[in-house]
Amino acid sequence: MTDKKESILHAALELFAKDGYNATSTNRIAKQAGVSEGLIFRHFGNKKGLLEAIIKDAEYRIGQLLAPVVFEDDPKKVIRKLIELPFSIGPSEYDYWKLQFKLKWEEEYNNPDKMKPLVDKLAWAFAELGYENPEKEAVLLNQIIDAISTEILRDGKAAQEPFRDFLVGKYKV
Amino acid sequence: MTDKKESILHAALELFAKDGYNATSTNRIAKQAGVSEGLIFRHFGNKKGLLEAIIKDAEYRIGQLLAPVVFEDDPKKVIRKLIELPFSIGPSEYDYWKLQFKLKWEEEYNNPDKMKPLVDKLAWAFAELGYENPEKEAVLLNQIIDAISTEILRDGKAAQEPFRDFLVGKYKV
Amino acid sequence: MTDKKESILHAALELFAKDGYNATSTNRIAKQAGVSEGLIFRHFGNKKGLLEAIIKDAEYRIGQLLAPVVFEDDPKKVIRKLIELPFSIGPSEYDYWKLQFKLKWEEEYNNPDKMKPLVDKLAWAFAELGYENPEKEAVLLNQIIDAISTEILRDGKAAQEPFRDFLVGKYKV
Amino acid sequence: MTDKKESILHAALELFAKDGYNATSTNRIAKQAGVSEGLIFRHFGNKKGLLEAIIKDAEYRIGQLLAPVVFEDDPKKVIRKLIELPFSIGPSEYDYWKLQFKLKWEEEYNNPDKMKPLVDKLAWAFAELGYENPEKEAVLLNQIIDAISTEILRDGKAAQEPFRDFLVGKYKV
DNA sequence: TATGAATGAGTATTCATTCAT
DNA sequence: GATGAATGAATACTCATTCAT
Repeated sequence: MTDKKESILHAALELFAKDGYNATSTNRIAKQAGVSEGLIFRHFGNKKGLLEAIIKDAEYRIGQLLAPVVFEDDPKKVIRKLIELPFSIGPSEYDYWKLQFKLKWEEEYNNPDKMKPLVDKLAWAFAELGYENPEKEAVLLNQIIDAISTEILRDGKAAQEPFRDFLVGKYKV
Repeated sequence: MTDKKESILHAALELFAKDGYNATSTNRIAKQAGVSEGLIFRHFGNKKGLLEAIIKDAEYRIGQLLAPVVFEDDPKKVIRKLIELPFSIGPSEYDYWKLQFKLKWEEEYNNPDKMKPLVDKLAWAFAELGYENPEKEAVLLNQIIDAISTEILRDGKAAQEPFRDFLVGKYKV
Repeated sequence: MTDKKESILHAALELFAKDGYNATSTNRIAKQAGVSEGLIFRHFGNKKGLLEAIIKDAEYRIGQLLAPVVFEDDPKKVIRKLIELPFSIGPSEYDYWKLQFKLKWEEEYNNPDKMKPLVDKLAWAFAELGYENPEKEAVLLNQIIDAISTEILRDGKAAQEPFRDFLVGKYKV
Repeated sequence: MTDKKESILHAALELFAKDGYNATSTNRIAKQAGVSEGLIFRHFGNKKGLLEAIIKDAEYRIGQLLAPVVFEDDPKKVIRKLIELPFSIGPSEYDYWKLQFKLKWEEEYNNPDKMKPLVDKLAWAFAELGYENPEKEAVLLNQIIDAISTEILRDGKAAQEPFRDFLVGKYKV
């Protein structure tokens, strides 16, 4: 991947995450990337193509992030690692996640199955630990983590720190 | 309020909720409302003014919806009523809520204090019931309800029904 | 003439003089006059009609202003009175004159014959005083007065005062 | 400068001069220039930017025109050349001058210092020739030339021709 | 690969004007 | 006489996209 292609991706990610896909013009992307507007279309065909390239990229990164949880064999550690996950995201990854959350509300890009492997693993962990409704517990915890991540992306980690220990305690992991 | 003014509000709510603020043109709003485009600007000054009118409207409705929870005196019932809340939203209200959730990600319109009275009430209820960390429990439950509401707005109530009883059981309310 | 009709005329004169005819919307005129926009059209038919009403008004006032010069019988006094004319305009009349000068450049409203009687009188005065080319002298002085008026309207009388005496001396009147 | 950019400038100059800035729509400019409307904004940012580009152009041309007067060393010739100036403007320059005169009445674009070097030179010439009030004579002659130019732009040179000789005689140059 | 000129459809907004009340 | 709701055409300007170089 050329330098210029990468700066387009980078600029677009930042702007899409901050202002949303529709509110970001290809003109602004080109300017921020220090590139001619035409080049965007040479590399990605059209604006949607650019978004999709970013999404693919994001999915890969999210997969990387989830791997340590999904491939963990100790049920308690599965839960604990998930709880700690949102606190381990580096600021350089924030934009990926922000965009991810914004796109949840664009029907076309909402992909609810993306989290399936994680929820399955969680359900397995809860089952191992003897919970009565492992599937529901899994969905619930996943949602909680989702909400905490949302808050972190909006206001930073500090305000959410207490919840880490609280959850660790609650689930005794 | 004149008929036409109301049909503008109605059409805009529907389109903003479905496609987002930026992706909805005043032209489409006018067409859907059966009204000249100019009238939108006579009544609301500009597109943002229209959005703000809708938001004000939505805030009032949300207040109405939360009232029965906030003014409940029995702690168990506070929790139970909140859990049942997302299932009691009529489809006619869906658009208000969808818009609400979409706007959460627009810095300008995100108002985190809107839910404060509810979370306070919840904290009070958990305290009354002898929970160890009532404030955190309150935030947590609020987030869970938020997440369930999100799912309902996206895929309908059916898929979420089981969680109602699950939560009622979990919190023993 | 009703109060409201007059406040429309007054507001329109002020705005036309300041910003020009095209750059002044009927909306702004109505607001400044404290009147509904519709009333402008009831009274004057359309925007042009309003302008024409003002022009008629202005022509009458200009006639009034020129009368003492045109009906003066002493040739020296004719010239002297004309030289002093631009300095005798009250600030309340400025807008009429500003508009007048702006309209000079709108083909439709440029009426070169408006000044004919004055120039004729001047020519007569110069002839009486034995000038060689009375008609040309008349046109010239008229142009000079025009230019001085222009400056006064733009920057006030003070800067032009010296020219009064200079001209009085030059023409020995 | 590309061809299309130049045809925009040319069309805009013509229309601004004829109908005024406000009364000329970008749509009409584009049509007259045989160019898409968007191109105007690509090249000049906005309508005002287009006007300013034209003004800059005009200022340069006016400077060129005045140079022979300002750099003349014989005082009589300075005056004579100025008197002859308005008659030497080619019709291809008319639009620049018309626009110039129209803009005098737009506060934002009125630049009274533009003529300062010329008036200074004139004052010098009158001083050399022993006039009593050289500065005032300079301003006066400048205003007369201004007025004659105005007439020429409105009705053509023919009607003003006699004034050339009249002035040459009057000033004995 | 990369640019930058160019476009045509679309955008929010303004405008003069009409009309029922 | 006076209002204010309503309109449709026009306005300045933006957008994603194309294309010759």
